[in-house]
Amino acid sequence: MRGFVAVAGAGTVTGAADRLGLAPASVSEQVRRLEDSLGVALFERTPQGMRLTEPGATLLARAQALLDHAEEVRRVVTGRRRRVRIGALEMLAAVKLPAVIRRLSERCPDLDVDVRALTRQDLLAEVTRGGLDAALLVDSGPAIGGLGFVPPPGLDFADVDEVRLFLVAAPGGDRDPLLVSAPGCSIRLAADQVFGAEVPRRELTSLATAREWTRQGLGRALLPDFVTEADLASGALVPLDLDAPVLAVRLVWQRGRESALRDVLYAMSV
Amino acid sequence: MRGFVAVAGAGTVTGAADRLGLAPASVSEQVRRLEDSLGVALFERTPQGMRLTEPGATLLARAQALLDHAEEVRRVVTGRRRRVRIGALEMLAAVKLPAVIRRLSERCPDLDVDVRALTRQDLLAEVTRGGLDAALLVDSGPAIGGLGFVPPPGLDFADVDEVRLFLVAAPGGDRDPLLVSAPGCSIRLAADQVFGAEVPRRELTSLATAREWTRQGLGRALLPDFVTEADLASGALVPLDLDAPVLAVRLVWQRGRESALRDVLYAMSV
DNA sequence: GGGGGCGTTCGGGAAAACCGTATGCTGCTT
DNA sequence: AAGCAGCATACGGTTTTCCCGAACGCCCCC
Repeated sequence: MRGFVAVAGAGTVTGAADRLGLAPASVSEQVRRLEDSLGVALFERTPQGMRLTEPGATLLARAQALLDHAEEVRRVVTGRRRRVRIGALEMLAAVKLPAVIRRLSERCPDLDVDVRALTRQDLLAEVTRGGLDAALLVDSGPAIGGLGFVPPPGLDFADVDEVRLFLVAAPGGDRDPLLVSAPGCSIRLAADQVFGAEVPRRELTSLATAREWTRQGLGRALLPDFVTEADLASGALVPLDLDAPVLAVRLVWQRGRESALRDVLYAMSV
Repeated sequence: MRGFVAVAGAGTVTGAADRLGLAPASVSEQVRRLEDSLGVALFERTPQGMRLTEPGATLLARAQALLDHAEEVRRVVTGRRRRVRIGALEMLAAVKLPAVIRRLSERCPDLDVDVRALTRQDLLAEVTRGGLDAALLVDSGPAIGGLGFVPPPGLDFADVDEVRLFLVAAPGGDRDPLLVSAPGCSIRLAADQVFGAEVPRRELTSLATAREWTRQGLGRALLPDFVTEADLASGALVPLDLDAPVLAVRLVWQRGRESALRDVLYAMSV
């Protein structure tokens, strides 16, 4: 069963065997045995790897929940505490997570929450691999990856908040260049989408640096609301006219694992 | 896992081994292995058998649901139809079940329903053994077995309807003896509770016979509403004064298996 | 005090899980 | 065109699991 899930996740028997710490031959046999037991072909064998058949996809969606169910029963009987591992972008971990964690600890005192700050693509990779139960990131559009780094399928999401972007500059400061953070940063991806490649820009190491440079009048920057709020109110920064997109704060998890994340989803959506 | 459930159900390793078609040694090893794996004692070993510990009871309540979940996944992936096995007392199968079956087939066209008519004690035994998913019987009181044949614990129930009892006789016919059906019949058990052992009685083979004899003036009988309705309306039988108890039409199932019976419970409670 | 119920331990045999290797396949590279 | 890399899988071996029958210790009751 776990072998099947690993193969479906990795797309290849070899990759699944690596994750499970088994030999490829063993994993292959596990899958064959499961298919024999069910009397249904779960994968289509291609030279590039294993692709799920339609019944295979049906099983995958339910297998996650079944494994979670079994693990939950083990946990309750042994009396161990629950533990969820949440990842988030650094800036979201700092700004958005504390309220969620507080709600979770109030509602579920028996729940331990691990938080890790990772980059956008590491978050999606870890959720896919199962190293994280859920990840909080910034995205746009009707599907995961509107801002880039589209992950392999099998992930589901819910938008729990939104982030408004403001194009800002210091009053009397320079308008150019466009100050952007490092590639891979979600806000940087949004800036790339809004301005294209033709605008003069200077790449900095982080969003905090971009904000600081902007305040010192070294250019303009596209910054999220929670970073610019204070400066806009005090007049340290002024908004420039721009129809900037509204981004979503998006919680991402493996499809079918909702039951294990019920409390997290609830705490997020309040 | 199934070994554990069987032992919990049978109360003894030997009995569980019989049900599973295994040697007692094998079942004993299964339980020991599960306990090792969980790091928790699931049973208290007594000279009379195995009694669940508190974590064991916790597991049992969830194990049923987990096994049902696994079976449900198998069923969905293989595309087989759902199947529930319902047992009922003969008289209830005839009178109360048709409406339920019709509602079930309308709401769940993918559901096959098997119906078996059994005696009161066979119903409870089969549900406990797992040979039936649920049973419909007549009972009274706040727990299963108010009418007798208290089963081993682990069953849960819901009252879905009620049955009123009338003490009836033919107009101008004899009042004595009390005509009762065979021992084991639920209505007979109710009659025993109401009248005690001191009343002159004649034992007949079935409820239908008791009704017929009563109509022919050979005595009085305690009969359920759905049997006497027509005769009372037509005057073929008249009610005698008696504060007869109201019995419950009771659906009984193994505790923890509610998820597998969701649709049945719903069709019953409408 | 012995018989019958119980669960467990023991040794052995069958089955399953897993491994390392070898093989056939495809797509890409040289 | 030949070779190589990546893939899934068939094969033979070893380790672990599963199951059995028999034997043992325990308790209760006759």
